[in-house]
Amino acid sequence: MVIIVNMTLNMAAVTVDLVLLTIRQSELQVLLVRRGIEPFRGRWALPGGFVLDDEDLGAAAARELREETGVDPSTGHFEQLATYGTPGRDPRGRVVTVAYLAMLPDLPAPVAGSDAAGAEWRPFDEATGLAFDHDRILADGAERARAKLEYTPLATAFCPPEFTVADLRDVYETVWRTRLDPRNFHRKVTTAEGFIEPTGHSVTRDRGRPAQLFRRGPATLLHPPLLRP
Amino acid sequence: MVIIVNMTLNMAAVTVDLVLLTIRQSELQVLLVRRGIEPFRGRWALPGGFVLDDEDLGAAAARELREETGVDPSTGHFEQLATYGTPGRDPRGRVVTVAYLAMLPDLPAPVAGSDAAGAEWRPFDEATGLAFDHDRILADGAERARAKLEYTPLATAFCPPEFTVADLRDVYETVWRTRLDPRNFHRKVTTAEGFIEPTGHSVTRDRGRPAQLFRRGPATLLHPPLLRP
DNA sequence: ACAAAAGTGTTACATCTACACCCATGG
DNA sequence: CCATGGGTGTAGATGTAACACTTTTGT
Repeated sequence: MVIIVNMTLNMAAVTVDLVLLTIRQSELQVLLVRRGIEPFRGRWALPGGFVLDDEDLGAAAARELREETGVDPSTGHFEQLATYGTPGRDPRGRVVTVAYLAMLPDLPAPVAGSDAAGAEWRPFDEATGLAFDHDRILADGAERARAKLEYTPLATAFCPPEFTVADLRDVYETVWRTRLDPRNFHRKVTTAEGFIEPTGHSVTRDRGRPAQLFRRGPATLLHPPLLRP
Repeated sequence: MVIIVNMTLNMAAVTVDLVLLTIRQSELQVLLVRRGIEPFRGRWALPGGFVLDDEDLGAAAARELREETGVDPSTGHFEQLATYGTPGRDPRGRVVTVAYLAMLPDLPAPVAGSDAAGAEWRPFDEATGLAFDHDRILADGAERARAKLEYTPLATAFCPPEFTVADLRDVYETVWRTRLDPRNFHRKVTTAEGFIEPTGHSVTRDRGRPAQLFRRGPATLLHPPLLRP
């Protein structure tokens, strides 16, 4: 005698997937894990996992972030991206995934000691052919990041606590894949109210005149925005 | 004997909720339903329902839209808003809801003959004390709509196929709760590339010089944007 | 004729782009 | 001194805000 109580009507497994973006050596990179089990065994995928019972969605995403990178979610920026639930996106059954987007500084403490041993920062451009519908999720995350640089000060989320204007410009140039005029960029970000604040310190990197160091300002919106060329 | 009972580990009921916005008599309104059953019996709530097995999330939202309003989802504008899954948001158990936002023209064909007999267009300002976390979802939807008017041509989604510049200005003034200079507004929207196109027709409403009629243009982004004052 | 709404012109000001130019450092 | 990157000044183009003014209708 077999009794299967069908509790699954209109129900789905709920997971979170993470689009973790950072900039290393002036290159946009994304944290990927190599899948150790079927389906898509051996393929790269976005890190993620199940939402636990009695766990909030954002909390689940923050927990995964800590587990995969050792990073505290308060570092950088963290937001809900979108939700993907097309039937058949996971061959094992109905899985609805809530994707989160994080923009992180280049972390001195890397992924070592993390949950998923296969986690690695990979160049964004080479991150294709991912498991499930993760190509699409990653593309949506990158596009969200590009758009947010225009009208929010979130480019600073990619920077360490103290950074130069050139560091910040490198973020824009890398994420947008453009070159920006260093002189006009300098003026724009230093005059945009609340974007960045001078710390009083300065650094010399390689050659050239030392650059002032800045920290994030209190603004949450850029007035005026920095529009993509 | 095999009894499988607990299929619900890491699973949740998945629903869609709809934030349907329209403008009637220069007032922002939202479609609400009065709940006939517990929990929150008798309270206003956003329309919504379960995602069926083998049904895509967007398709479920589109189906609910048709059922509640008789409107084809291709009318107006339709997009995913955000997902809400805090444990306890529904006292009956774990329910994750994917909210969708629609901006619709003032519909000549109303809600009559709809699924939820209690569905009604209600003034946005009086839509408080809703069931579940729908106050929050509605607020997020309205804020998304306000932001999107700035840098996309979606204000036209609130308008019928042919509309005047004054109609369009009424959308902005209503959603943003501001007054805009009619003369500068006229110039901005008629010069913004691809925003609106003249149809060649014109109408006289009440008194005053007849106004040209326009239809939506092909642009998906506004260059330059119309920023909130 | 008058009120009301549509639409154009104008002026002052802000912002953007492009680029000349100066500043401060390492070699 | 020179190369290199940091940072300021300025002129022309474009966009905005405020408002005077003209056009076209209903009453």
